[in-house]
Amino acid sequence: MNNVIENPTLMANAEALRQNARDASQMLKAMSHPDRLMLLCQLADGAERSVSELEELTDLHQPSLSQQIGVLRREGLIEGRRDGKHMFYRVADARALAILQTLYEQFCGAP
Amino acid sequence: MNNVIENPTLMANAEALRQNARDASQMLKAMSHPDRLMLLCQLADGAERSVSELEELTDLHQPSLSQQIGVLRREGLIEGRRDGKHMFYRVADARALAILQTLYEQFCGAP
DNA sequence: GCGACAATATACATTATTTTATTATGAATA
DNA sequence: TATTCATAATAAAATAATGTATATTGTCGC
Repeated sequence: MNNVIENPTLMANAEALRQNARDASQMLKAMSHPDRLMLLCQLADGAERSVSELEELTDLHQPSLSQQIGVLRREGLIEGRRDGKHMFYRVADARALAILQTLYEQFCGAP
Repeated sequence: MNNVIENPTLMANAEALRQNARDASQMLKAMSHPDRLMLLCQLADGAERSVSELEELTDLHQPSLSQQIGVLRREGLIEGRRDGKHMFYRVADARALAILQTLYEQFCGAP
């Protein structure tokens, strides 16, 4: 009788956990691309960067870069602001920022 | 002259950053799958779980479950130990554990 | 040790879906 | 008109989902 399947409370929790896992995995998926992660890293300090600045890091064609930026934007990870001819982007999701910080500690931390 | 492209130190840092981003994105990719993330969540406390236990959470066919476990194993995120007929898995990468903890805080934390 | 069963892993094939690169074009602003 | 950025369209490539079959390893009863 102590079975997860037969316990409605645990069932609900399991379902909530599953939903959280779906949300989280969707965000991770958006981040789990080398170029997109590089872009996010440039924004990980919370500051804004223009597309031109971001372009310097990746060696992507301009449309590809714009496309990757579009993915991050549609997933709500970043938001843009226009200033004259330039677009400035920043990380717009606190959860993403927290993950980026952990990634920095774990992958770029001191040896 | 204050150009990133022409500064060898920054160049080296950029290349190191790129490599870190590649490493990190590879790990994120392994985690960015709802079923695999659910599996990892079950192991996020550092404890071991048998495949049978893990199976209760996902509604995957056995071969599919085994395949996802295989992905995590090949990426080095988990390691297994055999005990009789059962295999017990645990998270085998401290970086993954740190990320999982952050995910828990951000996606399962109190409102 | 042998046969039967249980738990897990692997192999493979198939189909569907995603991702990526490329080229071209469009819109906003200076 | 030149810059900066975004979008569209599309073809190629990679990845994922699913199902079936089979292999491996171990247990237990004999």
